[in-house]
Amino acid sequence: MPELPDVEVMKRQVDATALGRRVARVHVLVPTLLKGTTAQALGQHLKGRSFQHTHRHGKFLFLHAEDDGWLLMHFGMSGSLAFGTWGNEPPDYTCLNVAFEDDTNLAYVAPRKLGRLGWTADPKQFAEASSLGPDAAGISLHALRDSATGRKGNVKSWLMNQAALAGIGNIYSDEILFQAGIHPASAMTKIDDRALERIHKTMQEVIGAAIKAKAEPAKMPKHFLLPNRKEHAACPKCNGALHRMQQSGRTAYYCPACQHKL
DNA sequence: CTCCATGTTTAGAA
DNA sequence: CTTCTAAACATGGA
Repeated sequence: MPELPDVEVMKRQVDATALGRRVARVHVLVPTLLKGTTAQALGQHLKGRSFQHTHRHGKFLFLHAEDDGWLLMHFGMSGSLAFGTWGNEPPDYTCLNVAFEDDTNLAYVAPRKLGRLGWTADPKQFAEASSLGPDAAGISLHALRDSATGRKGNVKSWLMNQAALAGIGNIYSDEILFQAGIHPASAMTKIDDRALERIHKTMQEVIGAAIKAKAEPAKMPKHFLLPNRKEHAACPKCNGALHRMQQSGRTAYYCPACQHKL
């Protein structure tokens, strides 16, 4: 789930639910997810404060505690957020539960505990220290060109490299390249300006449509690869057979008829 | 039981 | 220094 569109949907979920409520208790159920902080420190920062606003950079979500710093979350492979009223029984696989004074809760849920929770004084500073590239949503063509310049290797690994471009992972790099008609194994040295413009345009379209669909595959546009991303499925554009290949340690899906190697 | 999975980090090789 | 690969991390689901 959690690539840029998924995290953006969760950000909006937080904006619509958890903001402005005073924190009563903080319960860390899986301390191994804490990086650079402790359950005690987190509790001290949050208790008695409320979240004022949120910020997203790539796959990271930041929640600003009033007159203090930011709670940061990374969702790994399986993380998500839940908001609700559940007393002392948070949802299954809850790793962090923030209970508000009005008995509502915000829970960070992750069945496969590969995510990360932390604290930072400033998201910008954190992004820099973590070598995060520019956020993929709304990036200018100029900035995207800067990101691509001098890159070696194939186009898919460039898109997934968080230091080059923050927010795109395996699923959405496949989707962007599918919509752009570019084969995932194309060498970066072959990506000319026309191809880059096409990637830029489709990247914004894909991100926008995915967010609009609440990042739910079933609600994605008909011509999206994402819901058909499995072996022996038919290409949603030409109805031919989709192929899969191992690339950069991940499984890439693509249509050999619609996507051309540059 | 085996294999696979949306992510990142790390070690070692090229 | 850059890039690539495999493995590790944790654990559910097919």
